[in-house]
Amino acid sequence: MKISQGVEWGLHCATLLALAPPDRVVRRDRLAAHYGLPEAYLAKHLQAMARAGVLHAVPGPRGGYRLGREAARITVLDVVEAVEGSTPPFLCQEIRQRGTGALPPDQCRRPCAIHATMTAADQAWRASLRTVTIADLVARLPAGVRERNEKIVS
Amino acid sequence: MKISQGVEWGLHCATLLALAPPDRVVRRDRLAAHYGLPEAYLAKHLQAMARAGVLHAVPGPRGGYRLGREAARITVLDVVEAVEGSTPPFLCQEIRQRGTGALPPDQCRRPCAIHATMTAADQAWRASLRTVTIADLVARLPAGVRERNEKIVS
DNA sequence: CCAATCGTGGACAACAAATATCCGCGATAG
DNA sequence: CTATCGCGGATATTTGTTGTCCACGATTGG
Repeated sequence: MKISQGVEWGLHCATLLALAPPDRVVRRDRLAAHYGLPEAYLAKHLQAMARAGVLHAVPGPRGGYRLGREAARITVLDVVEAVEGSTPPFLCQEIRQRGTGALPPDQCRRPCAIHATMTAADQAWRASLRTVTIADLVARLPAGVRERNEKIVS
Repeated sequence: MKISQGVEWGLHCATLLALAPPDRVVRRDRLAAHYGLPEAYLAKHLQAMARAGVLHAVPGPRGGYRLGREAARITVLDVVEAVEGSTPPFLCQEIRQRGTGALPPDQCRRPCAIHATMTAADQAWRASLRTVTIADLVARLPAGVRERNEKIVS
């Protein structure tokens, strides 16, 4: 089980964009250079975030990205789901219905206890990520770092 | 982000083994056939669980597997970590220290807020999985299924 | 209107991880 | 001593992640 690095990239970029003035956009190559990331691949994640409404993309000369809504209304979970997709990490294969011990389908109306347990854990994980917003991430930046990055994106 | 199917296999097998009389072992091919799983690959996961102490393996004729300790003292998290390993799902790449916006190492003593958020969510996930034991999974089996499987492994 | 800029999205390649199989080894019961 | 059964290393196969490239559309400024 592994979380793609695109999540980290997306969260750092969103945090940086949150420091820009409201209508200011930041070019993709700026974002990539700022964190030393491959621009073409970062583009994929930024596009996914834009499709999810987390970011807003502006085409044409003077184009770039800005946040899709206020930083306080974008949760970390929003970014994670935008980048990773929202398919649940545990996919029940229903092996209780296979093999020599297979159960008849009518005994399998409810999800098995294993499935339920994994789902509950996943919901706990998501709930935890939902409690933190991009605004919170900004607030937790060291003051010096915040000022410095603010200057860069303005 | 995806949880390997070996976790599901391991949990179902552990639940089945919990139904066997205390000193009874179940052969690997029985477990595989019961759930319709590829025996050679299932073996990998069972071995990992045995190494972690979740299962106990008995070699030789009349050999097989039994639980490594009482079902009430094996949590779902134990099985998940035995099968998946315990490397955290989020690996911080410290991109704040790379690129044109790189921060000096002395500004990066503490993990960044993103790292902390992902770690907290991971701990919530683990805590949730720790609240459920193999004994709980057995208790949640429909009565008919429990009796039937008990007969099979005794 | 034209040309340069910039994001979009599809195709594609390289690489890593999960999935799956096989076989020789050691342990052990009978 | 031999047949059984788990162990673990070597090795394919498939899938997913990571990363690149390019033709396209939108937009700005001359």
